[in-house]
Amino acid sequence: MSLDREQVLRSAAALLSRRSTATMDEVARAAGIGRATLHRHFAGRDALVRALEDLGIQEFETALDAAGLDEGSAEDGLRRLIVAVEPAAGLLSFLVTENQLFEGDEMNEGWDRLDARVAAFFRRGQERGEFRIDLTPAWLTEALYGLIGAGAWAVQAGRVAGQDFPHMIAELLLGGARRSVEQ
Amino acid sequence: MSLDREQVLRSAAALLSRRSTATMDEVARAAGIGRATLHRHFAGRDALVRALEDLGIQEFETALDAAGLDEGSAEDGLRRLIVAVEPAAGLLSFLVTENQLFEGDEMNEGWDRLDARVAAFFRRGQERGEFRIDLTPAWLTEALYGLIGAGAWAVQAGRVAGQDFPHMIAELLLGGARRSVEQ
DNA sequence: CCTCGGTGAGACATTCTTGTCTCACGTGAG
DNA sequence: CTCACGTGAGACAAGAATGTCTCACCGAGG
Repeated sequence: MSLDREQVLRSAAALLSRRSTATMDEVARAAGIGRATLHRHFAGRDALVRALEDLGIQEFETALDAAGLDEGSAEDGLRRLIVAVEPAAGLLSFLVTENQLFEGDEMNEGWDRLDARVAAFFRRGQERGEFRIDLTPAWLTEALYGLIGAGAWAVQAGRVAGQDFPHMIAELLLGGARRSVEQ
Repeated sequence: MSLDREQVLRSAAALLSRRSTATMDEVARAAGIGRATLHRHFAGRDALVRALEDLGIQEFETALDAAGLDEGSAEDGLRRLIVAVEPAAGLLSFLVTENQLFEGDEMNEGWDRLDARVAAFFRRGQERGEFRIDLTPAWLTEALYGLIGAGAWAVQAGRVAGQDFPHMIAELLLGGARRSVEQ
């Protein structure tokens, strides 16, 4: 019986998103396979994390494609992006914290590409007059990541309802906490 | 010569904020002391992290006190809080991710107290009509934490200038990315 | 029915980290 | 000066995780 690599990666992502220090043995059990089999398909923990990195990058890229950032207003594009990225939020926040360990040595270049796409989106929104220009695209990008991570954490901790995830993030990122005068 | 516990904790915080998996040996060397001495003062890695937790809670609490959240407008209070919490941002984001490991068992109750203070501040801001009411105080609290962590990370990664830290976070959290009509 | 490929279970060595201990050294107090 | 205390360095054992290997099993395909 051939092993379902995709399913193994998904269960590993689900486990490691919750407990980033989980053992290879725990990862294997979570996937319902033996540790030896896990090692046969992923040379080691590093290789597993790299595979998860590829998966996360791919999912984020898919979300970016699916969001159709350039259709309609930038605001609507951002809302679609947040909805599209929600399923991968846990994996992505795991990878972000894990990446700090790699400290420069052979970091996956996919992140740069994704960062560039997101930053370019914010820049276009600024050029079209939809986004304020006193916040740099780089910061808006990091803030989006931070809010996605905070949202995923808050949902998992039960502090907010899961169904509110897209609304919370989009509203805060777009409108902020201040009550507007026109409201 | 008596060991400067405070200085050891601060260098440990600086190191672990960058690399959360740093060894006890690395922590000791970063503090300029021997590993044996480190163990004499902190029974083990757990005890060290707990001590850092106490330090982080204390620093956050001090920042909350120093911010004088109830003086003047809620917006100004929030800006003062962000300025006051900036020096501890790295330590706090380390502790937040580290806390996910404790998974319920004997979590320091200090975090609940701090969360309650911050959430209460946002609630008061809502009641005074300064903050919008469609975002829950709990989410605004988590979002603040997330943005502080994202800001600390962005500054450390060199993506944004360190001096912009308070402005970036406060402006995004208060006003959001959308360009207001009156601007 | 037989064979082959992939798997699970477990043994094993290796490595890393931790925690403890000992011992020599240096400094400051008496 | 002398002594006691705290420290640094290093040795050491214990534990955990990793990576490799062997072996029995099972199911599919010939």
